[in-house]
Order: sequence, then structure tokens, then C-alpha cells
Amino acid sequence: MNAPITRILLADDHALVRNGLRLILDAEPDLAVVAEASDGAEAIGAAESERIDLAILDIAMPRMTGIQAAREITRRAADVRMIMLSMYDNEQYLFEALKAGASGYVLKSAADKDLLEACRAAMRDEPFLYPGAVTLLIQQHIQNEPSPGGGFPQALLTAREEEVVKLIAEGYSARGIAETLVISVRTVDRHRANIMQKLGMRDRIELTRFAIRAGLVEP
Amino acid sequence: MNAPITRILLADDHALVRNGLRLILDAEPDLAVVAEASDGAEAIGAAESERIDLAILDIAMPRMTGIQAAREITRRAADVRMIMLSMYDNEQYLFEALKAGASGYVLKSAADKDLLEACRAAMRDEPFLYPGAVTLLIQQHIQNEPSPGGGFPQALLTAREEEVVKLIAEGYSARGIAETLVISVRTVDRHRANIMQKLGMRDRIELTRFAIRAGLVEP
DNA sequence: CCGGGCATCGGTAGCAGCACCCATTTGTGC
DNA sequence: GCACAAATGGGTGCTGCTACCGATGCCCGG
Repeated sequence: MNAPITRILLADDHALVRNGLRLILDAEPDLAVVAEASDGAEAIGAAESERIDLAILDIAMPRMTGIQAAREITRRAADVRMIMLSMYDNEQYLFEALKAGASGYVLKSAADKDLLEACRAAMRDEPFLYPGAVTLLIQQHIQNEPSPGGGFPQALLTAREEEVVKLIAEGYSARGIAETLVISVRTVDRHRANIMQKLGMRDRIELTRFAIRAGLVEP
Repeated sequence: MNAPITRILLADDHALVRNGLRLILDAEPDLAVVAEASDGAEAIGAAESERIDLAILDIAMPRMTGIQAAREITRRAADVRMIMLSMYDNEQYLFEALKAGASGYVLKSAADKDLLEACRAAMRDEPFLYPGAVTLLIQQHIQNEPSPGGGFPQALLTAREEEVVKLIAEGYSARGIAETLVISVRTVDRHRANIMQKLGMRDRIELTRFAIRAGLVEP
């Protein structure tokens, strides 16, 4: 049945990594890298203008993360399949990536074979997750099945919570945040507690790293 | 004069990246990857036990950074040349890498050619730096040439302090750090205080962001 | 040999972060 | 209108962070 060659967009901000991945992919007869991007905005442009079957997006890219890019690509070029490439075995990213429309989630610490398999699975419209991700999905599913409305009842931060996270990561104390937002210290405290519970985190350090990963603040 | 093939140790914690780089390197007739490592400790072991000409070390690796590994390799296997691979165009790390014995410093966003050139330069016992690094070196040299006994007027952390910063930024409490390093909580406390004073910082949040900027830890 | 930097350990005190409890007001969707 | 989530504010208490005081042993360079 001689499937046609899969035309791939490769987005990663590190040229060396990009070229390495290109070698891995181009070695396969059924895969061809036909476009590259070094950040999320470029990836969106390429997915629209080029004839792309599959986009491989690194999560950590400057200006716009792979997740944000995936959301835009879902909206503007819905026929493009997407695989998310991540340094982090992190459930937040996993869920966000899936919600953003990615059909695969591959760790950079994975084997070449996994990436290739994810590509082919994506073209068959099948998901591909690394084993740990499946476990996470199951746990999440067991924890809170209900949500008749659909998606994950899990943690998206509200606008206010996002503001608070940003300020925490910028080094403000609860008191400073309270003054900045003109609310009570107790409310700041409450927001922080809610955020940490949603994200499953334990202190400001983890919140800070989350905020940096999420691009809310610069390191 | 038919130089012998350069035997390379490749150390990076991400298998996909490692394999991509291996393809880039193995495509060259004069270079051969003969060993791999996924963290600093493994790299040190491999540099000792295998017959290695050149080690390519990623800076950001778990448990032990490429810099720390380079220090050990310099001590234990002084004939092994080293090239540092970094995600960050960061002067702190550039200088640390050079001090640790690396003869090359290549950004992951560089071109393949740069990495290959750095490898060959290392085998000729010549340094290789990306252009921005040379600029940084010059600036630093102009700013403070004298100071025979001492380094930079501005705070360079000691090796121990660096370890503590890394652990703080990874979310460890003082107590957890004390257990990890097998020292007293008070000593950890003292180190943290010294670090914050040196860097002019006020809490763990700022330290965390510093550590991420410096490439000591991943966000 | 001695000064100085580094690493180590101790006490005290205050304030901040964090957990767990409570409540009211507002807006949005059904 | 009613249900629900978001945002707001409060009380209590423990733990951890941070500041400021002290000290000793080690090693390295002059």
C-alpha cells in the first residue's frame, strides 16, 4: 500500500539538536524533514505556509513554547499532526500538550525508536505516549473520573492565580504581592495554597521553576 | 600524515540528543564515538576506564554537572581533552568550563560544523570558542587584568557553595541538603547565607533563578 | 609559621511560608 | 433563581527560612 512520505516540520531552538534529529528522521525512507523552525512563532508560520503532515515541537523554546505553538497550529492548520518533544517527565506538560492537540509526547531521554514510532503512530491517527505517561494518565483518571463535561478537571490556573505565581517567582513576599495587587495577605496566601494544590507542588521553589518553564517569568 | 581516529566519549542525559550527536560525529571519518554517558558520574568513570581521546560533556546533567565532571576528569585523566556543550550563552559557565580544563565551549544552538571544528581543534591542543565567548573573554580581560592573587571582584562561588545552590534550586530544604551532603543543617544554613551575601540576594527564590540562569539546574 | 579563605558546627530570635479550618461576595452558566 | 467557581478575608499553629552572634580545624601561599 506504499504510504506516501511523511513531510515533517522540526522545531527546536538548538540547531545542533535539530540537525541530529534530522539525521535520525531522514534516515527513515518514509519520513522526510521538509521544514525547520527555531521557535514557536516560526513553527506556526511554517505549519501554515508549508505543506506539512507532521510537526515535531520542542516544548522549551524562546518566546513561544511548543505548547502554545501547538494550540495555534490546532486552530490554524488542524490537519497537521503534532508530536511534543520534552526534556521533562512532567505531568503538567503532558496534559497540556495533549489538550493542545498533540498526539504524541516523547522524552528527549527516549530512544530513537520511540520518536520514529511516535511519528508513524501519529500518521495513523493513533496516540503515542512513553510508558510513564500512560501511568500518569491512568492515575489521573482514577483520581477524578467524574467531570461529565469532558476534559481534565485538573489544574489550569485562573488569571488571578497566574498573576500571583508570576509575582512569587519574581521574588515578592506574600506581603509585597498583597500590596501590589491591593488585596489582603491572607488572600495571597490562599491563592498560593490553591495553586500549589492544583499543581501538586510543595513550596515557592517549585512554583518558581514552574513559572519559568511556563514562560511566565524570565530566569 | 593520516592522523589516527579520535576516540570520543559523549555525555548527555538525553538519549535522543546523544544519538543525534553521535550520528553527526560518526559521519566524520576522523571521529568515532566509542563511549556514552548519561550523567557526570558515568562520564568520569568512562573517561578513566575507556581509552578516550576527547570527552564531549553536556553542562546540564543530573546529580553532577558537566563542569564538575570536567574537574574530576582533569584530575584523574589529564590526557583527555574536553569540550563543553551548553544550552546557555552564559559567561559564568564559560569561565568555569575553561577553568575546569575544557578546551572548547560550544552552544547547542551552534551549527554542526562548529562542534566538529571544536573537536579537531581540541585534538590539535587549540581552544575553540564561539564568537560571543571570545567577546566575553576580552571584556572580562579588560575589566580586571591585575588581581594576581584573586579572581573576579564579583562573587564566584566555591565548589561547595555551588553544590548547595544547585540543591536549593532543586527544591531541597536545608534539612534535605544537610542529609544529602552529610553535613549539619547549620552548615548548610551558613553556606546559603554566604552565597546570598556574595550574590546580593535575599531569599531562595532569587537563588533559584540565579541557578537556572547559570545553568546549574533545569527549570 | 602565620594569615586568610574555606568548610564545619552551635545558639537565639523573629518573621515568613504553609496547612487546615472557617466565612462572604461576585459573576457566570444552566 | 440556583448551583458552582473564583476571588476575597480571617484565625491558628507548626515548620522552615533568615539574620546575627559565636567557634574550630584545614590547607595553601607568602
